[in-house]
Amino acid sequence: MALDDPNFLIYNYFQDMAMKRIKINRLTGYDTSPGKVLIKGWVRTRRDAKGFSFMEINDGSCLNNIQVVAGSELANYTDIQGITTGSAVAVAGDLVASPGKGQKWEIQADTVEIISLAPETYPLQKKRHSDEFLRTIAHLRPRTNKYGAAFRIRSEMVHAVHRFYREKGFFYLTSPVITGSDCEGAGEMFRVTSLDPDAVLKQGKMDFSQDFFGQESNLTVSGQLSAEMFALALGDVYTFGPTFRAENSNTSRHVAEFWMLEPEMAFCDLSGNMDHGEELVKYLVNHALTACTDDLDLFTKFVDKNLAGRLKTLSEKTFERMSYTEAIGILEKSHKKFTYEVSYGTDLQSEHERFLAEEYVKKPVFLFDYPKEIKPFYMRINDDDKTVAAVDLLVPGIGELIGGSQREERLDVLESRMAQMKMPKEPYWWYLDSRRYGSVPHSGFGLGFERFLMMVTGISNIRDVIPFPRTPGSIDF
RNA sequence: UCCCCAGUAGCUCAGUUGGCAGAGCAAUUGGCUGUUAACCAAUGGGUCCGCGGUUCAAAUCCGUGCUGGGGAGCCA
Repeated sequence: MALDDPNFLIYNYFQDMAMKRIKINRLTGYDTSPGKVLIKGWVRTRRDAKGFSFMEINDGSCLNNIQVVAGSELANYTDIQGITTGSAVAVAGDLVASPGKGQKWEIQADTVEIISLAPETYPLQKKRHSDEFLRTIAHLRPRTNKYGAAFRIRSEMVHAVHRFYREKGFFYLTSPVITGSDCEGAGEMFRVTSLDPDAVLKQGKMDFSQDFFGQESNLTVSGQLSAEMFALALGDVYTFGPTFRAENSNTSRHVAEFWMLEPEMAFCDLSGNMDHGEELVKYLVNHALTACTDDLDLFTKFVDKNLAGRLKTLSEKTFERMSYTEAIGILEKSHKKFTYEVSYGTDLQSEHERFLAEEYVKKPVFLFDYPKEIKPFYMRINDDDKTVAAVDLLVPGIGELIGGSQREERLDVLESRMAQMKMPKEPYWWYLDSRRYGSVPHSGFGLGFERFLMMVTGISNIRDVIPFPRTPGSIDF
């Protein structure tokens, strides 16, 4: 760096001041000016005025930009006038009350260091972009107001999940991502192998005994079975991590890799399970309402006008609870024209679920006690011997947010159910052991974390609440 | 996987009955200005998604493939 280089002067300035960088979200908190501040961030927009230049800087710490006023007396003013949208800068100067409208503070710059100048090919413009376009530049979209807000809320909600469970005395279980059983659930699974595809092709078949684990292995579709084992040891546990489904689902509510929260509670029946789900959802929503107000305001203004009302309902109204049988009765009595007929014994269609949650109860509703024929082996058989202690939470505008059950804890009942469903016992020897030794009633559920975020933000496509979405035919970034 | 819709400048879109490729914003240049999606003017910018067909002539009509969106199924 040459001595007459403006950046040399700036470097010396920072050395002399020995200033620490401050994040923009802390600036708004000041009632009186702290004097000199140093901020670093990315330029959202720049405008010239006579004798000085306005810049709006965002550092990702919050929705707000800070306006910087850079005067023509600055050594590198000519360079400053060439600063483009998307460039990275460090600005030091006095935090002063802004005479302009729209912001409380602005920085009267002593120095503006250009860390990195963005060329004119920077794809993000000052105007609104479509979600579809932003998905094609998913590596840059967190630099927009909407996606910055979405991912700050996502982070805040992750912390809230852990805090909720810690406060309730649950233990966090990191269940395995690679699993050996291929029949954990109904969904298609992603195969995990270290075999060379060309070699397999030459041999003409997969020899799993030659594979890394010596048997078929897959990415997990649920941590539930692991969680059950640990609930029966530590009492109350939860898993929270990535989950994989190889279903060829092309909808705004499905991705191949998503995060699922799965609590599992010993000595807990289906009713306790529902209590817990309702408490969890209310806690998370309330936390969002108090901790993410600025970001949520953006979604209420620009994304979903009904968001505030829906969050209020989630926070304040008691969730409805009704049995599957009751729900069928309501649907039949509704005399609504459905594309699919309502009939006892079959699973409810989307249109039926939507009617119940959005039109009939107009708030979240737990549906429980489903016919055993349409539910998996591990759900507890009720005394009527026709239904199982399953539960789904249906939320207006979102659909199924939670799916869970009380688990079958009686060894003989579980074994005969597996036999009826023609499932092999051997791979589940360890699962059945838990019913052999100190088996107790227990319950749990899975909550789709991205679907929860859709509910909290009003974002209507699941691809927009996950950093880099994986969907059929799409794994860019 | 099935049904419906769309694909035209960097972005958002218009393009009439098949007859010369357009606008706004962005970019670049200049002007003006305590501005704030700044403003004013000029300039540059096109594989009309790909392939095949019909036609004197295709962005436009037909077939097919790809990509994206909405809905359904599967589910969280």
